[in-house]
Amino acid sequence: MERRTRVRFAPSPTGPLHMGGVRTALYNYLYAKQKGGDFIIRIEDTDSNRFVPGAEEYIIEALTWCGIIPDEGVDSNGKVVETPSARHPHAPYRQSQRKPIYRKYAEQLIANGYAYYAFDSAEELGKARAEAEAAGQTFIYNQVSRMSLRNSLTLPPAEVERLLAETSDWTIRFKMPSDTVVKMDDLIRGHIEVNTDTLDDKVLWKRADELPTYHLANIVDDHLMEISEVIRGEEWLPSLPLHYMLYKAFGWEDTMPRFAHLSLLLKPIGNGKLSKRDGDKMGFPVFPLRWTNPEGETSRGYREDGYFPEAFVNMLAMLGWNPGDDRELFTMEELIGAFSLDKVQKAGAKFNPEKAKWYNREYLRMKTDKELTDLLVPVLEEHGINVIDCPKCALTAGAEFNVAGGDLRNHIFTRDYVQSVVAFTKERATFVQDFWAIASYLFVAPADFEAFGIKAGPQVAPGAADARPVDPRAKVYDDSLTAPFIAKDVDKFWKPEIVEMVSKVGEFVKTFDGNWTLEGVGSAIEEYIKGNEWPMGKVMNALRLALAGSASGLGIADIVWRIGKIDTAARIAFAASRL
RNA sequence: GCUGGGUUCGUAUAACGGUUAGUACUCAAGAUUCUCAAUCUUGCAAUAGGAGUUCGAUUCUCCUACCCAGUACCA
Repeated sequence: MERRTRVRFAPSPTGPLHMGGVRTALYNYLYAKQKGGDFIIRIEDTDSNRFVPGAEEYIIEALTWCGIIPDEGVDSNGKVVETPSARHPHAPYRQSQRKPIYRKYAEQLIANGYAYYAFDSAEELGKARAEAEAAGQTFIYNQVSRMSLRNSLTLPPAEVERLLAETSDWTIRFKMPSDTVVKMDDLIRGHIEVNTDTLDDKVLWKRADELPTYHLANIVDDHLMEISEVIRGEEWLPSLPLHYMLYKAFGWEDTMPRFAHLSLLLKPIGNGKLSKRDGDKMGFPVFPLRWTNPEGETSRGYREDGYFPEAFVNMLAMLGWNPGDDRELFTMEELIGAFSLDKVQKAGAKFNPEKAKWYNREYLRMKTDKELTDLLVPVLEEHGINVIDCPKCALTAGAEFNVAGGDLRNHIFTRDYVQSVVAFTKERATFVQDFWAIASYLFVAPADFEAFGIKAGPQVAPGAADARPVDPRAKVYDDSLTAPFIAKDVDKFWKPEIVEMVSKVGEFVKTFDGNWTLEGVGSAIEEYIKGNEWPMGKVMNALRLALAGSASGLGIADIVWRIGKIDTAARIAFAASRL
């Protein structure tokens, strides 16, 4: 009589899903899939005050991006299901739409003596709290204090009847029994015991929006939806006794789900849980997707920062869980196979942004050159680079390709050219967008326009309102497409005697008539420098400076072969005349 | 304050009560190269403290310290 595994992720649509929430969803998903069970989404929107437009859609989109696809609660269009069907028998899955369901359960509790009506106003309770605090104590609505407060336990029945009939000014509270030890079991933490005397009479039904609180709605829905395990955040551990008591009060002990409380994700430095602030301060996202709140503030997301969802999920999975061995790289399928709740860490895990990047780097390297090329092309296009699939089409448009497949002047490149750049630079990249920082000079020429009083940005026709000095060379190289020269490298490597040698190398390349292959050109340049007994390091670095704008970067042969004879010579000539 | 949870290198973690306490990230050094990165090699670095149980404790028990959560008509 094994029970079908059914777990749920029950977010509250009060804002974007935090990465800790994604982890909770992920662990639920992994657990369900491993057991061949169901992963259900339920929206816990019983607090109308905190509802944030767009949050629900965000949550579903974020989970979808991560590959965490619900079996129930959300349809294939990403909408929360509102009407029951074979696949979604428990609809609606939004608690605000389940309002009629809860009321009778609350009344059942009262009828059986497990709950009572309370008529105390917010002001009265606030006053009681303030008085207790002034006396150095904490006010608790419990079995002691409830007898001196206004509720259906203390008021005459007739008065209770009258208040219920004439006003809607009441809440329902759980009648916590006195001096009872609640014995609980947590799948991660083991056995826990709590005495009910330390607990209070929690509100189960709110006057404010005439809806149940989390505690009631949660228990009722988990029961109705036949949830077998509740895997949720540690912040719920203190209310676990209440939830146990509620299952008991309803007489649902036999089908009560098993519980697992996950520790929190902590900030990288210092103490406390990970918050949006930490991300802003330390420069990493805390949300899976970019989020713009109703006030217009935008928070960065892992997706927009260039993380692969597989890397994000893998990283998250390893934060607080391990497979029991040294493996660190897992596909979703492998995670499903390896996951186990008893390997989940009890203590909170500090998030490490560096490790997150490492994961992305690993996944980037696992991508094929073709996959990365497909992802890089849009990035290049944002920088004004044209990538074409068929060289013939571009030839009719006037492109003049060099041997590698690039037309530097017209900023047109073949897909093969891009792929070859990807192939030999991928080990330097962490994100797809890094390729531009690493190899922009294989697409555009370096130039330090600022040094000549020429502002970066598109050139403007003379006479225009915001006319800037026009660099004559801009006819050849569009300055909006340039990589800058690194000033300190210029100071260090651009010495007159070396420039002379570099210029000669430029002439040598321009008139090179051997076989134009990557290896051939590379060794020819080296032989030429060696033959002249020039200092290899100094010349090569100056050469790179002229070609790439920086003394550090890709190999000379890699650059020269790709940009071709003409551009190599042109860049050297430009640097020699202007730096 | 009270209640509950937690504590192995800086971080994430491994270690049926018996290991020189392992691995990964970070960091440092070396190798390599025309530079940088990558790569390879090496290194730095931990059982919070104290009792107890035991032949033997990172592991079990208790105490202390510290950290976290909850203490709402929020979830």
